[in-house]
Amino acid sequence: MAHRSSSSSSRHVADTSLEVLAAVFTVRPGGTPHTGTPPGLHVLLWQRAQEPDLGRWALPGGIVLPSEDVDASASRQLAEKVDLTRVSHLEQIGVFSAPDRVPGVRTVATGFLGLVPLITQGDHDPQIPADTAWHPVDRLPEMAFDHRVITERAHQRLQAKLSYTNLAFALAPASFTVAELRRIYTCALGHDVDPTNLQRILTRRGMLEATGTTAPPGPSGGRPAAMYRFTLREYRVTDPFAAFRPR
Amino acid sequence: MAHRSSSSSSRHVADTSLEVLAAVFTVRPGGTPHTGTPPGLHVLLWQRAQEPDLGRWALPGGIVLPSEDVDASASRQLAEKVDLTRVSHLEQIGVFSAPDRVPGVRTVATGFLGLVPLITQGDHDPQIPADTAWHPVDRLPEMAFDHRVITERAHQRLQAKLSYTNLAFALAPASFTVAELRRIYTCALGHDVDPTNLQRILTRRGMLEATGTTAPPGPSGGRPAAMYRFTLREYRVTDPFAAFRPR
DNA sequence: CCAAAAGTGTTCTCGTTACACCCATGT
DNA sequence: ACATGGGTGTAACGAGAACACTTTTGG
Repeated sequence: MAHRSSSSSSRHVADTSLEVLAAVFTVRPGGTPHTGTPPGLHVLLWQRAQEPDLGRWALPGGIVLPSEDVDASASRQLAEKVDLTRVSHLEQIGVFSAPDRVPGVRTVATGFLGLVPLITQGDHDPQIPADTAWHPVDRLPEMAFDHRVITERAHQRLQAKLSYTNLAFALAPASFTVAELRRIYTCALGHDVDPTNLQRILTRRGMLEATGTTAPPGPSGGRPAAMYRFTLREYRVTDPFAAFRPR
Repeated sequence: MAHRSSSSSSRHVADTSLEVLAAVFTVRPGGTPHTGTPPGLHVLLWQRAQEPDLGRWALPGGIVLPSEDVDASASRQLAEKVDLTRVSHLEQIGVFSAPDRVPGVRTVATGFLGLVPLITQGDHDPQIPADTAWHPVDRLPEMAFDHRVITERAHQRLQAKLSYTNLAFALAPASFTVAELRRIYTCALGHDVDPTNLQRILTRRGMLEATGTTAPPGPSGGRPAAMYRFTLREYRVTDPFAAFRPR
């Protein structure tokens, strides 16, 4: 067994443990004044109560069990922090394996990108543990170990995939107006998006359909906005070819 | 240490080992008649000489050492199979962690996509070990464990990145004609590519520049082809926006 | 002078952007 | 009525695909 002989001495095994770490993003609605939550894209973090890196903020996750693969492990461990039915997308973003990335036993992490839909006023703000909070991605706190790098990589992946896949469904509620959808894209991408074209592009790609209902207008009047939904609520690549289409 | 307590009993540790596996691709030139090597995209595989999966073909790789991260490990282990200076690109494609993916000790693999430039008649066919061979990707042999899945994922990643990055540099020799470059794209993508537009697109993106020299024409005459090189021989995303450009 | 291969120029099409204009509702 | 926001139409632009045409070599 040539390619495995190097670790055959299973005593004094230089034990490595395998963990998963998930950067779970959501778009928070415009700042409710009293809470002071700023609008924009947020990440779920929990604050460490022990050394090392006491007080710093960490990504949710933990050790992979012998009976599960890393994807199942990420799902399971997120269930402790946030309602699993709300996690609408979860995907690997890479392995973080620098030998000294955490002190103590060598621990290799598989990073994940997770997405949770925008909370609309209809449903209740889902409960998260006391040591856990949503943080705006443009003002991340002091983070534990290499978790900041993992968070940034996940954010980059999200931005890239928003333009050529239907991944936005995972950040959007079941139904929404074009203005709400625009806010989701704007927050996640970090730059403005034209609502006119957004609707047309997504409609042409067959991603969007009208529900038939309308949302009530705001306090200052205005035409009521039509509600839309995504035709498909599972991940799909919608525009795979930047160049060199098959002929 | 809440999120790590589950593995704190470091005796009877359900030991997991971490391996790297690299799907290394190259484009082989048109079939030299006596060897019978078919043209197209090929993967480097070695044939197992022990159980389990004796006789099946496996991806090169091996166990990650405590002192190295997975990327360094993949580089190191490839050096045993193929000259490292020829491996022009190496990137993670994902974690393969099904509990039963290999018999025996639980082994989690990090899959890699590797690329080696096309062999031109100038340089000598680099030596590879006796149990190792290049296999065409469209006719893969019986493969060990889950290595076929890893190979296919790597191939998909290669195809996707060829259209919106400069990744082709890693498959191309130092200088080449547009016709040779077209063959590289055709083989890697699996569909035909118009040489006219290929040159213009890559030129407009600033990826291509003429060397000034020309290649001698073939035996049946014809205009001598100009030689080109890639302006940049390191990975870069050239066309990141499929839609929703910043304004 | 003809065949073969490489390179250039032109048109067509399609998707995205930008922006003006029309529509529906509350006050 | 009119202000306020939502939705539609249309022109401009850019990138890629398709294809005819010119250029340069060997026989």
